[in-house]
Amino acid sequence: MGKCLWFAANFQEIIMSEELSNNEYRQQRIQNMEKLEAAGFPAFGQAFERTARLDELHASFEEGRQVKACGRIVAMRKMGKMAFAHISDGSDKFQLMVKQDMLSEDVFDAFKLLDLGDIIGVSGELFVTRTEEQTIRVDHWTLLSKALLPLPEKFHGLTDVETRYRQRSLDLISNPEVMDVFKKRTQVLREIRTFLDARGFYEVETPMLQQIAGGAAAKPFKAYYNALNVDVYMRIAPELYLKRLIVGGMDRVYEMNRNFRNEGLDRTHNPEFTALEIYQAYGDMRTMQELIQSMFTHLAETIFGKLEFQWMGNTINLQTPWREVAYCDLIKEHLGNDWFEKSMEEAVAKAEELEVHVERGMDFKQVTHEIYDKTIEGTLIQPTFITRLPKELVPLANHCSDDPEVVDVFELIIGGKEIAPAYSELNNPIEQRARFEAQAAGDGSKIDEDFLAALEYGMPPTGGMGIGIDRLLMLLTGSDAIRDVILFPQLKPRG
RNA sequence: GGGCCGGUAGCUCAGUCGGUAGAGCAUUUGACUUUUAAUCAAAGGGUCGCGGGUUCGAGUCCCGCCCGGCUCACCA
Repeated sequence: MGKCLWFAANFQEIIMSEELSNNEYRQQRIQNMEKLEAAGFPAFGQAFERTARLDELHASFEEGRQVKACGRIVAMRKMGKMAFAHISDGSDKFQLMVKQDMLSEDVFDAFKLLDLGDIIGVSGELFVTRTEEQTIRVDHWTLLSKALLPLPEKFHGLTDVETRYRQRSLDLISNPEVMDVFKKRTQVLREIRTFLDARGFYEVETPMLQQIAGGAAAKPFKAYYNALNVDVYMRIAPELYLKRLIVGGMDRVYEMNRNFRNEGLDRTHNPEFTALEIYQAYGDMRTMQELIQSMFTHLAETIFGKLEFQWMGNTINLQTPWREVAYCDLIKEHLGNDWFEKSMEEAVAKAEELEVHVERGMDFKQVTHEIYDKTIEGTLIQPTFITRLPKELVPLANHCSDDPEVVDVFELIIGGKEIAPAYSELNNPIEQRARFEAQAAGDGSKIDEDFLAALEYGMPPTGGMGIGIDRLLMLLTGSDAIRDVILFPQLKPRG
């Protein structure tokens, strides 16, 4: 008892120095905590061995069975000499019935001191109430953790978007559908690994801190490594390292992890995002085409039990085979069969008619691509592979065997968004060096010589693909914002 | 970066023409042994995002700033 008071007095002192101490609700809860401790219920308990998770308890329900369960109190209905409560453990909710005559009067009174949000463990017998709800008739309970701050309101929950992102804990507690999205995310990631492993791919980890941020055209985040006295960059892509592994003979590899790009934030961009890159030696773009169709339909059927998804106001059907169209044919389809015979002036006039902004100095192909980007891509709702892109648009891919002006790649578009590009990878080291040099524009420090040296030992023909996992999850979970599939999205510091 | 919208009690939201700051849930007190958005009675709870200005008086009007959402642009 003396120890208890000492603890309480010190605790008060500590918290009084914080802004939170002004919170009336928090002070009431601390008072309740002290009363509970005085009644023999320490506020922060030890590990609790439960019979089962609450969802499992519902699934294996058996009237009369003695069980132990635990969770956070999310609802409480007190009535004189009995009370009903619901606890939740993130898997499900379960109702508790607590009656004074099942416990001693003191223990029952202490139960009524519990606050919404407190985490408790109980033991008791399973039964079904008059209203046919599966319930535990509590014979013992213990406090596992006191909640000092109140939870969001029970009915409307937490809806304030900013608070949801900034305090994801609260979002998960009060919005089961948010919990469900992130559980699905975990399942999808695991199933991707299972799928690829079954096809003989090795999952690997390549550097996130790179001295040359290569493999994509994007601005990197910069950091400084004290021990080596060098600048390092957070990777923008793992591509050049995965290809080194292909050279090394690890001929089916993938990496699913974070990339970092120093760009703006919007509904479909977060500066750190999860990408899956896959490389298969002796394959090509066609290999990847088969792989992604099999993988997406497998994920959809295994985890979601369907092939149709609602996303951004459209119904998307993943039934294979997906449409394939050559870039050039797609352009003709939308802009007319004679498009590629048009003059520069006619092309610019068409762009203006379509309210597409074109810069001075753009050539015909760039104007065409600008029109594609702004007016055509967004109309491709059902999964579509766009193939045979002009080589100028994709500098790191192999050209098609029947036409050196176009490259052997696809862009997979779903719901009007780019989901995955795949290439028949460039394996000619001389050509690769020439393209790097053009890209680096004279700055030799940006050329990854180690990668080029690896290529010089010979890389087999290889199919490669990159999949934006966050966007895939948006599609599969029907989320319109990337922030709804990333647990802790980037936000501005609070002002 | 531009435009539009928003920030009021722990949460969800009202707040009219510039005139004492409101409701529901939650909280506190009391009643209640099958409730489930429990019910009934009563009570307490506010840096109206922040800072200026106009005014006798500002949640409300004006200016600046912060944070968020949508959207356009940029970037890719």
